Amino acid sequence: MKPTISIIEVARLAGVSKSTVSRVISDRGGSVSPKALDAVNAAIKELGYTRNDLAAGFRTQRSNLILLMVPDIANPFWSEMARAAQDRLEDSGYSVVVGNTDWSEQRESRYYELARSRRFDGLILNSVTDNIAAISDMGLPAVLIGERALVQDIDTTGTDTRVATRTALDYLWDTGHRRIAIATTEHGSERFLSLRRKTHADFLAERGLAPGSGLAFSVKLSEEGGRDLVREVLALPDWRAKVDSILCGNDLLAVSAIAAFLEAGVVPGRDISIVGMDDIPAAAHCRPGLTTIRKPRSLIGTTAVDLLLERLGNPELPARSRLYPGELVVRESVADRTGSAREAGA
Amino acid sequence: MKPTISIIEVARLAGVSKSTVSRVISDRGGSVSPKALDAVNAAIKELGYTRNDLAAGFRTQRSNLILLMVPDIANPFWSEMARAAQDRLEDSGYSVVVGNTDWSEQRESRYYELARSRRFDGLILNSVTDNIAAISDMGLPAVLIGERALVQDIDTTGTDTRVATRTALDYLWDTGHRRIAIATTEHGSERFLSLRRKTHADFLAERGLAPGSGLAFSVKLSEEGGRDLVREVLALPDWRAKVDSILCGNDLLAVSAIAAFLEAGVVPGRDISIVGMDDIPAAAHCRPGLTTIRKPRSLIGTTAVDLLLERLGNPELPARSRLYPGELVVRESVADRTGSAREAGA
DNA sequence: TTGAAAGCGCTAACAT
DNA sequence: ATGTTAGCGCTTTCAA
Repeated sequence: MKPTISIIEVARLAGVSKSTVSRVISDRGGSVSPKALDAVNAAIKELGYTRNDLAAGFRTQRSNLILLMVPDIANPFWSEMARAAQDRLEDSGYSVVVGNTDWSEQRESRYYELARSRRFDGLILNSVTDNIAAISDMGLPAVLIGERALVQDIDTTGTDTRVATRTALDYLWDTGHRRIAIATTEHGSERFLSLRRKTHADFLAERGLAPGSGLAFSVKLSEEGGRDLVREVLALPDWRAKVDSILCGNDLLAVSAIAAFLEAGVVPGRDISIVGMDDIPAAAHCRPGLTTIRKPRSLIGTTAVDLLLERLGNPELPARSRLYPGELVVRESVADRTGSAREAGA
Repeated sequence: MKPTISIIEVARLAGVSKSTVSRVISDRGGSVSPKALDAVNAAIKELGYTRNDLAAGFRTQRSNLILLMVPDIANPFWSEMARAAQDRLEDSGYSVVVGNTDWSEQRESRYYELARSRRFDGLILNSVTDNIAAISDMGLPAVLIGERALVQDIDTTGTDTRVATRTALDYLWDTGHRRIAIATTEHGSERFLSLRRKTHADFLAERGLAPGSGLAFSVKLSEEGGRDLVREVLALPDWRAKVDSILCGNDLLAVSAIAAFLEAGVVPGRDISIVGMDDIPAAAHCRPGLTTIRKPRSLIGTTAVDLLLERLGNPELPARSRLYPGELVVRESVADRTGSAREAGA
C-alpha cells in the first residue's frame, strides 16, 4: 500500500512545522498567518492528505461520534426516533452511527463492549436487558430511551409507560370491556414486565375485576408475535368468555394480530377489540384502522439528544427523566360494548 | 472525573511490565506464564480496567469495526440485508455499525468523510450519489451494494438490474400488456437512471413499440412516491389509453400505488397492472397481492461481507462483481390481458 | 505567529 | 517468558 501521509509530510512540503499544520487542520482556531495557511492548504491538496481522526481522537480523548443503540431499526418507531436524533446531533457537529441489537442480549453485550472502547463520546440506547449496571459501567455519557424500570442513575426519556397503559386501559373500560387482556414480551427482563403488567394488575384490582379476567399473554413484539398471540387466544376453550379485548405491547404486534384475527374470521372492532401502542404508519393503513397510543417519537429522539448534550457539557449533572404521556388515537379496532357490558361480564 | 487508568497502573499493581499486560489484553496470544496471567487479571479486575481500543487501534491501524451505509434502514430490504451482513461480520470478529443516509446526498457526504477518518476497517454501502470517485478516495476497502451504473473499480454485489427489469417487462408483455410504464427515481444520478430506463427503452424498441407507449414516471421510492405516481397517472387525459401497466422501482412505491389506485376506484390487477421490485413483507400482505421481483436480500448481505473479507485479506485483488438475477413472484396485481391485447393497443 | 518537545495508551521488535 | 524501548499521528503547553 502507499505509505500513509501524515502532517509531517504536509509540514515539510509547506515549509512549516507540524504544529502549524495541526493548527490548520484542527478547527480549534489557533492563530496562523494567511501565508502559512495557504501554503499548508496547498500542500494538503497536493498530497491528498486527510487527517487521521483516530490519532486525533486518541490525543484529545474525543471522537465526535455518538452511538445510537436500538432494538429494531426496521420498526418505524425506532427509525423515526433515530432520524430525529441524528438530525439534532449532526447540527451539533457530531456524527451518528447506529447499532441494531435485534432484541438479542448477546448482540447488546457486544455493543456494550464496543461502547466501552472509547470510540464514542456518548450513547443513546434502548436496553433490552435492562442491565443498568452495565450501562453505568461503560463510563461514557448515556441516555436511556424507554422507561423500562425505575431508573435512578441514568438520564431517561420516552413514554411514561404507566400513564400510557392506563390511558389505553381506561379507554377499553369506558367502551364497556371487562375481559381486558394484555400482550407483551419478556425477553429476559423481569423488571420490564412488571411495569406494564403491574399497571394492568393494579387496574384490574382497582376496578374490582378478578385477576383471572385479565389474561396476560407473552409474545414477541413483532409480526410473528401477532400470529402467535391470535393462535393462543383462539386455542383457549370458550375464548370469547375470557377475553373481549387485548392491549398489545406495540403496533407491529397489534397490526399483525388484526390480520391474523381477520383470517380466522374474527373481526377486530366487532368480535374483539385491539389497542396498540406507538402509532406506526401501518396503524392508520390497516383495516380496520388500529386504535392506539401515539408516542411522540421525534420528540423523544430530540429530547434524548438534549439530555446527552447537556450531560456532555456537564458530566456532574444529576440524572434526569423526561417522560411523555402518549396520546390516544381512536380508529376502528375497538368495539363499543357499552350496551352489553353486563352480559359480557357474566 | 476519575483519572483514566492504563496498562501502566495495571502493570504496577500486578508487578509486571506493561508489555506483559499488553500480551494479556491483546488476543494476539503472546506467551505469558499462568502466574503472570493471574496477577494481571486480578489487577485488571481490581482496578476496573478496560482497554482503550482507540489507542490500540491507533497503534495497530485496525479498528475491527465495519461501517454499513444504507439509504433507508426502515425499508425491509435494507434492514434484512443489514441483519445478514451483521451476522456474518460478527462471526468473523468484527463489530458493525450502521449509517443511515436517508437518501440525502448531504448526509451521505458526511458519512464519506467519517469513513475517511480511519475509524473503520471497511465499508459496505449503497451509494445514493453514485459518486464512485468519492468511494475510491476514501482509502478503505469498500463493497458496493446495488448495481447502479457499471462500476469497474469497486467490488459490487446486488441484483442484476437489467436482468431483473427484463424479467418483469417480459412478464408484462407475456400477459398481454402493450402500454408498459416505468416508475423510478432520479435523486441526482443520471447513470442510475440509465440502467433501468435504458433497459426499458431497449425493450420497447425490441418489441417494436413506439417510445411513447412506454411512459417513464419519476417519483420517490417511498409511500409518498406511490401517491404521487397515481396522481400523475390519473391526471393524464385518457390515461387508460396510455398506460395499462407500471413497473415500479421498488415495492414500497408499488404497494403504496396499489392503495392509492384502489382509493381512486381503479382496481390493480384488473384496471391496471402493477409490478414491484424487492418482495418486502407488505407485498404479500397487501390486497391485491403484489406481483414483484424478489431480491435475495440475505444472500446479498452475506455476499457483500464475503467480498469485503476477501479484500481485507488481500487488498490487491481485482474488483469483482457478484450479481443475482432476482426471481419473479406472481401474485394478483397483474391482469391477464392476453385476450384483449389488440384492442388495448388500438 | 510559530517551532520544539512532550506525551496520549498501546503494540511490537528486540533483547535477555 | 518477560522487560526495554521506540514509536503510531496528532495536539498542546511552553518559549521564542
